[in-house]
Amino acid sequence: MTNKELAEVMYPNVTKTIEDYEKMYPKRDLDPKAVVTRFAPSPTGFVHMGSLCSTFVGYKVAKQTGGVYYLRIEDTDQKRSVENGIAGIINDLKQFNIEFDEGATGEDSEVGNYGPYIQTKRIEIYQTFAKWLVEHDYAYPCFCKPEELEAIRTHQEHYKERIGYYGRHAKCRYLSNEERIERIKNGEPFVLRLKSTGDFEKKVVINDLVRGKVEYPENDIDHVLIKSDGIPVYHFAHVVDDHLMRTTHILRGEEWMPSTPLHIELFQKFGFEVPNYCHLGLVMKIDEDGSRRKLSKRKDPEAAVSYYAEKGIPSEAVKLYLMTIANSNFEGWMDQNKDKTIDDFTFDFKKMSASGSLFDIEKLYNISKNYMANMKAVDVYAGLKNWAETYDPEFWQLITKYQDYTIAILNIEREQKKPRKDFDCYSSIKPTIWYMYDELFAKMEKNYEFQKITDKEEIRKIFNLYIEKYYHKDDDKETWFNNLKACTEELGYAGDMKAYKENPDNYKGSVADISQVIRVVLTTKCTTPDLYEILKLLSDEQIKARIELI
RNA sequence: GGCCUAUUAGUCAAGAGGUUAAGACAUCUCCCUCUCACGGAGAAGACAAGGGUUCAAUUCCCUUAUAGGCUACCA
Repeated sequence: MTNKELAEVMYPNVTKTIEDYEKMYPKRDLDPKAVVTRFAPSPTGFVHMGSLCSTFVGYKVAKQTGGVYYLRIEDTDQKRSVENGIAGIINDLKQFNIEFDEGATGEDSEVGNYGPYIQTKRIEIYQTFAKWLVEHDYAYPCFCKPEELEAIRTHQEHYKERIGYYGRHAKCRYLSNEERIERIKNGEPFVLRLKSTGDFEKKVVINDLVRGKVEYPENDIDHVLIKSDGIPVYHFAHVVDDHLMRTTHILRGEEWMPSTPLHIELFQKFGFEVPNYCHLGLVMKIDEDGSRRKLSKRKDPEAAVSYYAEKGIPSEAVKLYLMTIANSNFEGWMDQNKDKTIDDFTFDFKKMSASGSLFDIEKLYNISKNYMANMKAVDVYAGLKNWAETYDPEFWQLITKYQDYTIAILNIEREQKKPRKDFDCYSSIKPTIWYMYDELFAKMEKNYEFQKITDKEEIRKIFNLYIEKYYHKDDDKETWFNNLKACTEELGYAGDMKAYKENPDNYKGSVADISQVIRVVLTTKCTTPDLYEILKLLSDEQIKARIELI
């Protein structure tokens, strides 16, 4: 019996040929330098930080070269798929302004001429390619049961042989077509396996875009290509899809490096051009026990990009951080080009690090802090409001009610050459400015952080004298401070810091202590932004009410 | 076990056969100063180890070590 007959029995419903698909999905009419690449997640509903990083890089490169960036859903593992997983992914990415030229746009919708972009909708295509392989004696059905595979493995481990279904271990490789057809007709389940012609003793060389030349042994494993449920595994889908979708660059994590020889063998069997590979270092984290490991979706909340939305880190700041990880010269470039944005930066594969980097959340916060410090108060307000609407509705109501007042608070020491850097994310705003709102001041538990002067009578005396005699709302800053000093002197403290520092024993205290008292009465905290600005924003009634609480 | 990748300070990293081995975050000190922050000036801190090749190696080669990944009808 011929392979053709076998192929017919295995895939009787296939009506098209590879050539048909080649015509349906012609080469893209693009500049030779244009990069076509994609984001190809499993629909687990959320995007991993590592994926976001490679997505961002791919998106950037595609845009930069006038290429195409598309979204393909790899849902070949039914166990991992999650309800509304696609929507979750698209939603996560939208926050980062990553939009696709083509691909899935929802659970059941898509745009573009190279679809379907959801793998489970491409079964017929895979079968066509599978059938071709069988016809050409490049693949065969395998009937081995899990127990048999386990036995092979145990045997190999015992004799210290290389693990895998290959060579003489690949039992089903040696079945006759008669037997194969008979077993299939009897309804026996089977998988499709590659009939590898590789030689483990020989080398394949790949020019990886980040790592340069990498040498692997040729693949000689008869990998499963199509599972018994008729759905392909990643390796097969990758080769078929990326060829048909005319992908030029494969950006993926380095965990894929060892299977690259298999992918190359498949491309070559089909006679397809091998795409450019770019294997990115993994994003790691330090485990509790001090060892490094891959940032994990299951164990680490910060692995999900939604974590940062929840914290209220501006998505732009996350992008800045990812770019500093992705391209080592980015940080320096940004320093030199403070007026430019990340879109003006030219990404370069050569500036990518091959080693996996530790995910440094401190650095992320630092970048975010600097980014937020340079935003306009109204933009911070808009971002804050947007964040609070979802994550702190009560605060959202408050800042909506007091819009101008809130913007004024956010503007304290902001729009100047060297702005304050108080906030590293939106969720850190409320804990630092709550005392500016009477509603919050009334209900928060107050822990007055008085320092040197703690006597209640003295505090009242200082505060009342200052407010009644020395505080005038319309004073400019210099007058204001002079008045504060005058008040200090009247109370018998040192108005002049220099004099005080020279002879601290000559005084009860200094203007620093006096201003501290006023600060703590008003805010309960001993560290706040400029006291002058705070006084200016609070009304006389608010100011007077707060001393009553002492 | 086999295969692959990586290894410059606490972290991220630049770098070239000959350098005082950049820079950033974090840490510390001092200055500025009404507190904090900002800003400024400093400090401390690194080429995993051993063999080669070479006049010279942290840089090239080999070995070892360590870390990570893969070795599934997961991706």
